Amino acid sequence: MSDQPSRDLPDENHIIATRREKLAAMRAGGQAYPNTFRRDVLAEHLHGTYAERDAASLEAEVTEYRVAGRMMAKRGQGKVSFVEIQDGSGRIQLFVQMNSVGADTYAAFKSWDVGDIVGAVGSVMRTKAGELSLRVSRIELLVKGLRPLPEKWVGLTDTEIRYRQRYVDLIVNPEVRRTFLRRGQTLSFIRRFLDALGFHEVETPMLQPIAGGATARPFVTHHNALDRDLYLRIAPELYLKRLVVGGIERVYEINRNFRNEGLSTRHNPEFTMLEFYQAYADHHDAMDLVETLIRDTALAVCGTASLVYQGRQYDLLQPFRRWSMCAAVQQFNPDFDPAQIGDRSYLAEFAGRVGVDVKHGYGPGKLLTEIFEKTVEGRLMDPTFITDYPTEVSPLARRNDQHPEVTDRFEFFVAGREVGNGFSELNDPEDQAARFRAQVAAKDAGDDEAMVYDADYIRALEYGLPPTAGVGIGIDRLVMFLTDSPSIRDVLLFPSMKPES
RNA sequence: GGGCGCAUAGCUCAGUUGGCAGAGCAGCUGACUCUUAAUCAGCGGGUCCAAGGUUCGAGUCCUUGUGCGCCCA
Repeated sequence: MSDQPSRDLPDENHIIATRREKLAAMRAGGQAYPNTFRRDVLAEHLHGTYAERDAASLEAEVTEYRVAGRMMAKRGQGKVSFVEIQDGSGRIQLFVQMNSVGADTYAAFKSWDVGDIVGAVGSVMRTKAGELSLRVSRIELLVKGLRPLPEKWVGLTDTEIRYRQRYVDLIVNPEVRRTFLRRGQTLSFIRRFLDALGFHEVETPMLQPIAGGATARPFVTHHNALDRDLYLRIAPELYLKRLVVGGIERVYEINRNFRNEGLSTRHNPEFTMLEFYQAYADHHDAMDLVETLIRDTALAVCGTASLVYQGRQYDLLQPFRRWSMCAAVQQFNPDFDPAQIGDRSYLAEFAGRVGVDVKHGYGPGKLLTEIFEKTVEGRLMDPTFITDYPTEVSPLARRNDQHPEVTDRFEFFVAGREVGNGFSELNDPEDQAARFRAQVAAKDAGDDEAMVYDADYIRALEYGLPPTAGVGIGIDRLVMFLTDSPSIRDVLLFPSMKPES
C-alpha cells in the first residue's frame, strides 16, 4: 500500500491495490488495454437462436461466435470454470476448460476478477444443468476492472451511490437499464407520433435575454463578450409561438428547461419538456391529442394501456375525465360554495381554512387555484383534465368567450401529479400586452416568479398569430408513470445532487 | 425552509445496559473437469460520516455540522 500510484483517490483499499498489481503485471507483459478484439454476436441473439435446441443437437453446431462483455460471475471448478458475461443485450455463460484454452491462458484466467471485461471465442453448447453456454476456445482480458462491483446477490441499494455513480447502478441493476431504455423509447415514439401528424421539430434558444413563457425563477448566467446577463430558459413557449406566427403551423420541441427551485421527488432543476403548437385548433382539440398521445405512448413502450403505478391500477383505455377547476374543488370540498367563486373574501377565508398561506396580492382566481392545489391535485389519481383555469393565473392563455375571468386552458393530471398543461393561445396582442403589464406589476409587488414584459413577443403577435392550441408535457413525470418510478431521480440518469461530502 | 429517519469493511447489514469491531458476499492462499448466490479448508480487511462534549471508558449518550431518504411548506 506504500507505493500506490493514485493516492488522490479517496477510497483506495486492498482489493483495488491487488487489482492494480494485476494491471501492472499486464502492462509489463504488453498492451494492457487492447482494442483489437471484435465480437460478432450479442448474448440476446444466442439465447434467441438456440432457445429450443437441446444438448445433443448443439453438439453438431460448429459455428464459432465471438462475444465480449463484463464478467458478472465466475465459478471455478478446478480445471473448468463457468463465467457469466454481460453485454449490452444481456448475459451469456462461458464454459472455460483448461484443455480447450491451454494451461497458460487458463492460469491467467484464474487471476481475472468479476468486473473485468473479456472477449471470448467459442461454439454453443448446453451444460448438464441445461444452461446455454459458449464452449470457449479462446479468451482474452480486454479491460482490467480496478474497482470491485457491489455484492452479487443483494447488489447496490444505496440511493446516493446509485445516483452519483449511475454507471455502477447500470452495471448491476438491470431494471435501471430497462427504465432508461423505456425513457428513450418514449421520446422516440412521441417524435414519431407528432411527425406523423405533420408537426416539425425545432430547437429554440436555451440562453435567453428574457426568461419567459412560464412563472418561475430562472438561473442567471453571463455572456462575457456581450457583457450581459442571460437566463437559462424556463420554457420555450414564446419562441415556439413566434414560429407559428412565421408560418410553421405545427411545431414542437423536446428539450431541457431550467427552473431555480428546490429538489424533491417531483422536481429537478433541469427537466425535459415537450411543447407543441397547432394552428387552427383549440384547447379541446389539444386535450383530444394529449389523450391519444398518452394512451398510444403507453401502448407503444409498455405494450399495454393498463398500467400499475406504485401499486395502483390505471386503465388508459378509459376516456380521461374532464372537470372544470371549480367543479373539482367542489367535488373534494363538499362545503365549498361555487356560487361565491367571484367573492375574494369568501375564497380567502376558505383558502386559509384549508391551509393556504393567503397573500395580499392574491385575487379570486389565484385563491381558487391555491385551494385546488391544496385540496385536489394530489388526489387526482386517474387520468384527468382540469379545465377553466382562472385568467389571473394564466397570462398566456386565451380568455373564455362566455366567461372572461377564466381561460380556455387545461392541465393534465395522473397519479396525483401534474403532467401536462395546455390552452388555446392568447393571440390578441393588446390583451397580451395588458397581461404582461399585470405581471410586471406583480413582480414589482414582490412576486419574483412573475413574468417580464416581452416587447418582441408582442410585436410578433401584432403580425398575427393564427388561432392556435399549445401543450406542454413534462417528460420526466410521464416517464415516471410509464416506468413505475417513485422519484424523478429514478428517470434522470444524472439527477442534480448536492456536492459529494 | 420545517419535522422524522438513516450514515459501521469494497457491497449488504448486525452490534445487547456505555465495557476487546462482527457476519455474509467480495478479496488473498490452497483443493476441485458441468457450476447456477458452486462447494470445502485457511488467511487478511475498519478515519464506526465530521467536529466538539459527557464518562474511568463512546460505534452506542448529548450538541453542532455534512450527505442521503421520507413527509410537510
